[in-house]
Order: sequence, then C-alpha cells, then structure tokens
Amino acid sequence: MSKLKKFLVNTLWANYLTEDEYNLILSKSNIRKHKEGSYIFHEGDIVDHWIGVIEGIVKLGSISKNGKVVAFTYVSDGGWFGEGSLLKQEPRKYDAVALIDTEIACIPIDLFMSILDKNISFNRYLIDQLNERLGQLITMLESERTSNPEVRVSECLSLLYNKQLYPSTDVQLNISQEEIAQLCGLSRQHVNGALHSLEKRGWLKVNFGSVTIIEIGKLKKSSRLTFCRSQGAGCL
DNA sequence: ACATTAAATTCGA
DNA sequence: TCGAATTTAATGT
Repeated sequence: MSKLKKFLVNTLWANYLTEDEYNLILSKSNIRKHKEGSYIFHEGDIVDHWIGVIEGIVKLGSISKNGKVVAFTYVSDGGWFGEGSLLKQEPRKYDAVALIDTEIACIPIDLFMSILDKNISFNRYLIDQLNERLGQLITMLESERTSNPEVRVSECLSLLYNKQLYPSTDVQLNISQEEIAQLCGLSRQHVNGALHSLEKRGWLKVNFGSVTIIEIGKLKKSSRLTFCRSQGAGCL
C-alpha cells in the first residue's frame, strides 16, 4: 500500500469520496517532505494545494510589521489546512512552517474544486471544518480579551485537542514555551508562570522543550472560570 | 535581561 | 565509535 493510501485510510473525508474521486486523489496528489524550519508556503503565495500533515508539525502564523511573531495554530498528524484561501481563490494569508521534519500530502486545487462541486458529504466535512475554525477563533478572541495568562494558556493548549481540526494531537506537545507564547499572544515569562501554576494543579507537566497534558478536560473547562481572577490565585 | 540547565554537536582519541 | 568538551537552545527568575 502506498504511503498516501495508508494516510487516507485514517482521513475522515476520504471515506466520503466516490471510488472515482478516491482514485483521482491517489493519482494526482503528491507527497512532499519538509526539513525542520523550512517554509511550506509564504504569506502572499498563490494557492495551489490543500495540504494534509502526514507526519510532523506545521506552524501557521505570520510576522507583523513591527516584527512580532504570531502563531495562529499548530497542525500535526492528520490535520488539513489552507482550505480558506483555496475556497476564496486568494493569496495565502499566513506562512506555513515545518517546525520539525514534516511530511505533507498536497491535493491540487483543481481536483479539490471538482470534488467540492459534486460531493455533498465532502462539502459537509468542509463546513464542519470551517465552523470549528470559526468557533476556535471566537474562543481565542474572547479568551484574549477577558482572561488571565493561566486561563489563556489553558485555552490555547486545549484548542489543539480538536478531533476535526487536529485528529491526533499527542498528549505530549513538543513545542517550546516560546512557541506557546506566540500562540497565546503572551510573553514567554507569562507563559512560563502560567504553565507552572497549571502544573501545580496537576493538569499538565512541563518538560524541557515540551508539555505533557494530563487533564485535558480540566484545561478545557477552565475557560468558564475566568471570573475568579479578581479573587486571587487558587480559586479555580 | 541575565543566569542556569538541557540538549545537540563537534572533536580527539 | 565513544565520551568529553563546546556550542546552542530553552527554561527560570
């Protein structure tokens, strides 16, 4: 079995394809390897593929005018991204960087569009995907405006545990505190502090260069308890 | 911002 | 090819 075929077996939307569509995907898509630190595409690039992560981690983000790095999200094994620009036929809105050595599957835009034109289930899948992204965006916006660092870090990390968008995010997140800071929009110092409070609660463990999630449910729920903030620490 | 520590890489046998 | 020495990266305060 080809590598692509093996990958598609575990890909939800691939089950919705007709046999013809499936075979087209197999014959027209290609697999690419990206070394750690290399760009998969840049902001402003012409869109030519829908991209799935076979193995690795991809950071989606950009660098603002004043040089600040913003990470929108991290996509790992089994996640698909870039459908937004694909649907709108507009240039990429952000950079995609391989954070570690990464292997990706690329579906050509023509094929993506032709399946989109015919296949209702595939459309449904994409609506779900876009809806999840929208939901996450709102969560992050709310979190950013109302929460303390501890809650914001919980929020940002929990978002990565989303079955639709990131089917197989591991409990061990191999990203540095610096990267988490870019994701939450906090300074590294604040992230460091927040991670340690969360560790004290026993919800995660901080290691060198990684974080191990222990109580994903607690992290997800913490967002609701934002208002405890003013009563000081330890009230969650 | 600076000090500390873990990890990765280099180098010499 | 092993491990000590050095450099680099990440963490802690």
